Amino acid sequence: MDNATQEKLFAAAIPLFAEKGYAAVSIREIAKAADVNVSSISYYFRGKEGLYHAIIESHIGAISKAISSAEGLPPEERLRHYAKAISEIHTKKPYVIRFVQSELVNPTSAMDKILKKHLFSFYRFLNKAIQDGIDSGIFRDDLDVHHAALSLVGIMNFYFIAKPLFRDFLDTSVEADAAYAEQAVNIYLEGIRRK
Amino acid sequence: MDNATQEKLFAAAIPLFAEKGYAAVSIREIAKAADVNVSSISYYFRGKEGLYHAIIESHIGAISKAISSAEGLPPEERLRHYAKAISEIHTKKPYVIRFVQSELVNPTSAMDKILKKHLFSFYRFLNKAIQDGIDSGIFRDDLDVHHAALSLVGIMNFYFIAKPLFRDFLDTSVEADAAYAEQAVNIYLEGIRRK
DNA sequence: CCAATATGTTCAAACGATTGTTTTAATCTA
DNA sequence: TAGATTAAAACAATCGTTTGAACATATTGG
Repeated sequence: MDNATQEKLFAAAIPLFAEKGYAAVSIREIAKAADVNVSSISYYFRGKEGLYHAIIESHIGAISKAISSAEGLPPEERLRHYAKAISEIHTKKPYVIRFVQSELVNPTSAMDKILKKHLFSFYRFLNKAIQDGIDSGIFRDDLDVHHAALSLVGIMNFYFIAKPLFRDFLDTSVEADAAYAEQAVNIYLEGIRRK
Repeated sequence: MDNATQEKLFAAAIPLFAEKGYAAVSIREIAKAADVNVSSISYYFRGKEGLYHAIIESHIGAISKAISSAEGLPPEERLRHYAKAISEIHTKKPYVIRFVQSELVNPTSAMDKILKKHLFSFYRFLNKAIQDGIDSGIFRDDLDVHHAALSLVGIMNFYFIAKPLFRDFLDTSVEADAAYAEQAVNIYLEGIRRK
């Protein structure tokens, strides 16, 4: 991104789309927040959808990068790596999980065009780690692999979605997030481990 | 609800709001799906928001009812009861979790006006069950209670959100949902149990 | 080195389409 | 006939996008 206007639009649109959803944000609202003329959105991103897609692309790409480095590790370490990556990515890109979750619940065209292939890739990563763990005898062999994968995704991600709602009861620091991630993955691993 | 037009609107709006989110659905779209005149929405529900609130109210009320009957049980049974209630409510009201999740990610006015007090009540229910379990020695005493509660909510609910995306890989029958819920709560309970 | 041209960007204004809501008249029901 | 309900039309407001002029900066030719 080599232009100031482009960057201002990109930065201003992220929290708006993340907090209100694609349809609930108008391009005039974005332009105002970015202190930029409305037409710049069409000029630089070929419209509202283009801007949204560019944001989604950059955010989901960040997750992919964070997870991909765990390929060779033993099964349990791969799952811990996933958990750590989720918690770290959330401090680096505070809105990424909101975008993903928002698309999961109320999909836009970005789901089919951008997100799906990444999400399936994460899913396969977890599936394989769990299956390898079962095969090598460290995880229970009565597990449904698909369900177990979704369990981990759920336990790792929901916290970051719900957090804003519980900010009165909860410590919301970076350290607290990391502590959550560790306790959650420990509960999960203890729960699937062969006794 | 004592009127046919009212009921048609209500029924038609549920899947639309659930799948696309509040802002992405127009009242003309709803009226068309219900085979009813647009103005009926204002006439019966005092506008789009009124219709949406009525739907949210009825759905979140159903969860509250399902969970409230577990008060006297021992801690572990309370958590199992919560898990079972979540999975059952989802087969009875297939869109309830979409509404809740949608409001969590992209809150509308319904979050403050309707959902918050119910969600906090569920949260207190889980917090207390976990704390009681720690106090009576069946759960690990190094648990962060708040985090543990959110872990359970996450592991129980995410599956039902993600399911539609994985319908090619996953058995999506009622029995499969129940099987998921049972495996998930078992993983969780095994993970927090004192050894 | 300056003037002329070309290119890239910003701006306010306007476009037609669609938004939620209201109005007014027609229709149905009791 | 009185009141409740439906229907079509119109309301102002806002939607995403496009337009064409204004502006800035860089490139070219003499």
